[in-house]
Amino acid sequence: MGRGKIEIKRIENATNRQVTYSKRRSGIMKKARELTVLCDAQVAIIMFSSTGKYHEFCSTGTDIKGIFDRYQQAIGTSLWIEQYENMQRTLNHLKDINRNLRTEIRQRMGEDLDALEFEELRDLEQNVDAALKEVRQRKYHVITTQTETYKKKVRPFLNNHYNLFSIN
Amino acid sequence: MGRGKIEIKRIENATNRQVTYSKRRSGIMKKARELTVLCDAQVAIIMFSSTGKYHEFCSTGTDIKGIFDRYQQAIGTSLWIEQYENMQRTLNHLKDINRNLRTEIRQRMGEDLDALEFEELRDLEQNVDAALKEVRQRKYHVITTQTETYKKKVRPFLNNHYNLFSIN
DNA sequence: AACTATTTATAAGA
DNA sequence: TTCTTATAAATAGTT
Repeated sequence: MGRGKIEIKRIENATNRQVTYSKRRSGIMKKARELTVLCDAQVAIIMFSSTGKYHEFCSTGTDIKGIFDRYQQAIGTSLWIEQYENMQRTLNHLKDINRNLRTEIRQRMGEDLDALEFEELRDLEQNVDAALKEVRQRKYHVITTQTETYKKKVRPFLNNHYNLFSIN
Repeated sequence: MGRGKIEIKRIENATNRQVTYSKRRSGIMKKARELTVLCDAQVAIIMFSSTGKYHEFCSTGTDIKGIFDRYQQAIGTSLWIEQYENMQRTLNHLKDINRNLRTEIRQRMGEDLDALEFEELRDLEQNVDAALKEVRQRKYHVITTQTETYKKKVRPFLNNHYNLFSIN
């Protein structure tokens, strides 16, 4: 479609090749834009010229990553998506554990006991009672041997501080 | 380029839209193929029709993933790596919180008290003591009002069960 | 799917 | 490079 017909094979003249690349590239981009509008389609195009310069096209309302993610789901198997979903699962699992740990702490603080049966309350009582004895024993040990060294130790937080670590 | 000129806007007739999509899609794919041959370029195209069907084009000698990897390098920042690292950070944060929650539980059980100072032990003692009173009160309440309904309630785990939820 | 009147893209030239 | 234009190619509407 020009002054003469050309054969579809590599253009050896570098300048010519670059000019043709530029012209045809804009042609394809225009066609892609028209396709997205006319047909309500999503299109992503990435091009690298022989000189290494890159150009892209992406239909409005999404981005290259969005389309590629969708593509990965479409073809089913994908290293990236797979890895991503694996992490998502681990994340949710951790959040579950977290919730359970918080529940246990609240119960050990004497809160949220409504859901517990008698047997569980009895076990909890015994457990907390034993813990109290341990803490008292330790306290008396410390009070009789306290030194400056103890005071400088790095130590974990206590008493409700876990509320500071909430995750959205 | 047809019997009539058309406006570039969404084709409302679904059948027509699908036909135009099909025709123009093959047109773009052909152009892309010609561009890669004529100009020695690398091109990747992903399309989704409005009905969700996908089509792709990729220049020979590489694949979609290869071109997207190159694209990521070209624009400097990796779209997927970024997301991955974000998740990794969230994951590590959750693990930290988890560790702290476990520590708090162990301390409420009277374990790992070595790192605590006297003041902390005193606070812990008071807290556990208060919790014990709450649990006892609840236990006595339950023992005097226990019904079948209570027994059927779903209830959270207790007493060291958090050990089951360890994460690598 | 084919056909074809037209529009559009573009190769070569300026 | 950018513009021009003769011509090839794509495609809208039709069958």
